[in-house]
Amino acid sequence: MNKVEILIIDDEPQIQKLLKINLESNDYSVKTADNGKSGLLQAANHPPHLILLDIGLPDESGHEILKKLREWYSKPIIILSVQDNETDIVRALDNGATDYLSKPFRSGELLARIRAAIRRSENLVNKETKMVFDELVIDLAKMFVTLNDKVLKLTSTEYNLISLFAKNEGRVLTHKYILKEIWGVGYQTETQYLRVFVGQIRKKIESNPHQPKHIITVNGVGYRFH
Amino acid sequence: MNKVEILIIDDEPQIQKLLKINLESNDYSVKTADNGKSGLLQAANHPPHLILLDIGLPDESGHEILKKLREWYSKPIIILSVQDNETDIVRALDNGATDYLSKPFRSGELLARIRAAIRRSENLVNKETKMVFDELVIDLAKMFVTLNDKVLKLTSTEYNLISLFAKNEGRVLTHKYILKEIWGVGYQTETQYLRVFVGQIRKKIESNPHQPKHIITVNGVGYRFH
DNA sequence: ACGCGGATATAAAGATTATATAAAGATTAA
DNA sequence: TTAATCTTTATATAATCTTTATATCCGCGT
Repeated sequence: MNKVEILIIDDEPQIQKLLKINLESNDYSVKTADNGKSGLLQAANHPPHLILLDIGLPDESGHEILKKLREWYSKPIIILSVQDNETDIVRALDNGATDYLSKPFRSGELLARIRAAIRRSENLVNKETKMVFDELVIDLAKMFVTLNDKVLKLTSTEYNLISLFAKNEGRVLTHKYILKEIWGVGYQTETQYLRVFVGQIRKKIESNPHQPKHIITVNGVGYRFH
Repeated sequence: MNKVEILIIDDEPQIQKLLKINLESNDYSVKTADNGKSGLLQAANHPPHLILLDIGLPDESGHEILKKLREWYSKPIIILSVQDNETDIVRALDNGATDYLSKPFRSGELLARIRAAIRRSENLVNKETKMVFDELVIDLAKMFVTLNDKVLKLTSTEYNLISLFAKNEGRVLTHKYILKEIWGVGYQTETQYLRVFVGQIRKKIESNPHQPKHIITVNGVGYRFH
């Protein structure tokens, strides 16, 4: 179960408890810290997906903690505060706070702002989609193929073909299936296309195209990729 | 030169004017729209860096416009509203709003929230503000480009294009995607624009435009930047 | 092991489509 | 208005796809 983890840094036990119950009933996993110092420590030891930070203390500590967190922590930090003065809000936001809510806040709004912050921070994640086949690496997201770290120049049809193979590693793909996937339903009998293109790709990716390691022909049936 | 562009969609002329003055004096370039329909149109024709959307109307139109925008627009949308009821806030945030301010809002806070939203949306793609590609340096924060330490004179479209490329280094960007990002949703088939502008940029940044090192064409698909 | 037929591989020419570039016309901002 | 920029149009060039021709391979029966 991969719940979203939230760390609450707040020195008021009641609010902490209230928040915890509220968040947990909305299927978040919640950790708490009673003061800034232990909050920093907990965040460092086990970085949560989002931090709720109480900054409403009269001293400077809340803002300091925000700054310290932002030195390395890039996920959302939502500030909760009893203060509703503009200076405070501006300061927190400019110090890298993701959002700022003044107490008493409405729990529905807080939850919505948490959802919004997490939604946005998930977009940040650049998913690696690298597939490695020995010296051959296919990056589906960046849409390119490298052979021994050198970028290969492939036409779009060649690329479509090799990524179809890559996505079906080890599986035998019939001529008919490949033709349907790459060229469309009307081309299912144009086996010669396939031969030409497989030949092209082999010239580019195989060290010895006559004894291919990656694209294996399965006689009378189709091809298999390794 | 290359200011951050904000589109205000608001039907109250006074507020519109007030916001415009306020934002412009903070060095933003401001466009306005009097109603949702023309706002959508303007956003599509020339996507701004951020949208301020008044959603406080009693009818549903504000929320509808937010939804329509979010079908393709991924940069920040901050909601301004006379409504301060929770349902409205939650609804807007869950529909993809970046932030929500209730009127009357404090201008300092609004500005801080705008700064925060823009900061985050830039982080979305890349944290670095200064990007170095050999002799070519692109400073996203300062919005300028240097070639061998000499500042390049780029039009704003050229700058938008090159910074889009820079933010997606190594990744193939399709014609359609680039056109959508730079010109807006209505331009996704105007591939020739792209050819002209890529040509212009190459003349400025490539030592040999006929054998480009930075902007590589991926035939039939789009371009890749290095 | 040999030869046969069908399947596969390779090369290269022809056809098609995509791209680069210049330059004219239209639009926009100062 | 002028100057800069954007949009269109036209055309040469380049890349890719399709087709044809021919060579090679593979499995099978003898």
